[in-house]
Amino acid sequence: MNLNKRATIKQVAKAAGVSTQTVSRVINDRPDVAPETRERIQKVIDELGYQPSALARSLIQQRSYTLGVVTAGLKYVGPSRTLNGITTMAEELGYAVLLEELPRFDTEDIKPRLQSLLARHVDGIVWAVPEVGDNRSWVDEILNDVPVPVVFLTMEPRPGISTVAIDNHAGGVLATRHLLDQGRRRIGHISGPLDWWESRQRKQSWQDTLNNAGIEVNDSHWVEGNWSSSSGETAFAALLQTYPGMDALFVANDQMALSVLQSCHRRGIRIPQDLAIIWFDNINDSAYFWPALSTINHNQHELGCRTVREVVNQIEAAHRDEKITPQNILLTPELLIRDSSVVK
Amino acid sequence: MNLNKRATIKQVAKAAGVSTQTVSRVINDRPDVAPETRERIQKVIDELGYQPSALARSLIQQRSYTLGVVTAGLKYVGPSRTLNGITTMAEELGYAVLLEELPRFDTEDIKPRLQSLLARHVDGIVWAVPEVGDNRSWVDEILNDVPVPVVFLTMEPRPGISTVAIDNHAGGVLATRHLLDQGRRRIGHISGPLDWWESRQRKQSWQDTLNNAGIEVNDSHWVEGNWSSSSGETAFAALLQTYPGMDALFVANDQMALSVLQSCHRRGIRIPQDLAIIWFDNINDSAYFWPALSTINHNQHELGCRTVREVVNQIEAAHRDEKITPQNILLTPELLIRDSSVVK
DNA sequence: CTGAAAGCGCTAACAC
DNA sequence: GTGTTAGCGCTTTCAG
Repeated sequence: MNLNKRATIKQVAKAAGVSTQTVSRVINDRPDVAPETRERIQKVIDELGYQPSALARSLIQQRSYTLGVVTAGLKYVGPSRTLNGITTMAEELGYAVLLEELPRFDTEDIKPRLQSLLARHVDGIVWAVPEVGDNRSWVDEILNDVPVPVVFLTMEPRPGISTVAIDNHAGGVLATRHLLDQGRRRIGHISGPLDWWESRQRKQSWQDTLNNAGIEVNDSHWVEGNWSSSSGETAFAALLQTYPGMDALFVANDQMALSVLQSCHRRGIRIPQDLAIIWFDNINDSAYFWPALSTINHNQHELGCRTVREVVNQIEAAHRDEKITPQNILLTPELLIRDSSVVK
Repeated sequence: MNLNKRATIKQVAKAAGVSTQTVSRVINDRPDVAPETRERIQKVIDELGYQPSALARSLIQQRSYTLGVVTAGLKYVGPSRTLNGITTMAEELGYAVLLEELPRFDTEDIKPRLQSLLARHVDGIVWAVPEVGDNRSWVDEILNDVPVPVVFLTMEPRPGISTVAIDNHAGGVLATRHLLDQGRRRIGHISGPLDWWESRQRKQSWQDTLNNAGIEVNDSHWVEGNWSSSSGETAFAALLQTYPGMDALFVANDQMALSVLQSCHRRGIRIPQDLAIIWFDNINDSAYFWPALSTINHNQHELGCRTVREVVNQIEAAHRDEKITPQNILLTPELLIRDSSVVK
């Protein structure tokens, strides 16, 4: 193989003594080529290390087999797990991935990002940025003008738009119910930042589940964190003040829970005897914390896979001139019971 | 803006009553256009929401302003941190990122990956896969045939090839010396899998530093893990058997250290009194573990940034027909002292 | 200052 | 079976 001088179809044609069209037929596995001709051309292709230009093909076929993927916060575990799923499925379905990372979750000026992807003729777009604050406000204005299918990750389901998300509410119900099942009644919550849709869902589920169990919730029972470990520490300290009899705690993510653990050890609060703890997990190593942590486990890899599948479905459908109804897909997380929530 | 029907330069030209050439001059900010003409064309461009096709440009300019990035293991924190740096710097320098994730770190059949990127006319390639086993064996065979600059991340420096890596040896020296400074003499090590270059470096530095201090090292003083938490647990248990008097431990990554912590708590081993612990950190939340953990901190974001900078340097140089000597860049990690290694 | 012609690498549509 | 023509959307070259 010689990749060095990118051979062109013309060179191959000339070397094989045929027209470019015939070469084209060979590289596209078309039937109408005489066996010997095909063989001769294939030989030249191999010798020259000829590789068709995907660019030129995209231009003429008006199809690039490339997905635009917009993400944010790759330094965090969640988004990169999802991206992992995205690349895996894209590869499987034969699509390349053009990656764009937003500088912040709540980046608002997204038009240029969209344009940059569209300028490169992506066939579809995966919007893998969680719904935060107003960062979906553009959808109504602009989405209709985007000429390719767009599927949104981690966004509140709405009709007419394809979304794929973890069912955070269901997860929170699992968590809270589990704590209730352990006989806990004074269950606190450290939420994520409430401008995140996911945070609101988790908090709401906690509240709903307690209410359904006849337990009243008020603002002294929960504190808003910002996902970070240090915010978890602060939130926990506050909660100990405002909710003294608290006997269980549902923490909205792993990083905040990490510092809660540390605080408990430092203060001599025993887990789970004094305080049962459960969290929404990103790390997947919860079993190795001390004590081993009960978690709500959500499969972010799968999330990415499903999203790509959805967008490719839509691309293929559009290509066949079919209409596909946008789907709102929800993945249910699972409850993993370990030592932090159950007194043995 | 109407992205819906992708307007072409021809349509703009027609609508403005000029030739496509003049439109081209406007969108490329060339000087030779009469102010009124420019204005008129610009107006049409805005109305039509015209966006030049990067694809067509790439084709004719033989330059795509796109970087091919090959990564692996995005579900782990390290690689995605690095990717975060890569996308940030690529964006800053005006390059798009075509992402390719290998299914495993030691994927060997990389030719198709390379071809897929080259078919899309990437201007340069960032090989962001750590050196593991034989996964660099292709370099000598194939690299010369790749028509664009390639920069390798986390690879043993070698002349003639551009590499960017963390100085794992320096990091391990920092860690081990720190433990020696604390008066520890019986310092064990849990290494990563030794087919990883990084693991070997970390282990070697531990061994070198102890030897330099006149302390002999033998095979009962260290165990090989595989980066995972569960392997850390096993390794630690083994080490307690083979190295009973061990008073300090250098763990090659965070996940393995996590389970070491758990084991210590379970066995009643006091940290740092009985065992001083330090690790190579990925998580950056080490301060919130119990106890707060001393770490060797390496900046993987910066690693990604530097790599992109290097590859873009080479692209630009090649474009000016200059030769650039491949660089071997090493980033030095830093020692962060917290509670797990120092008796107060 | 502006336009016409040629062509980047490929394929669709048609002819033979 | 195979070749010819045209053109995807743009820029380069050169003429005016």
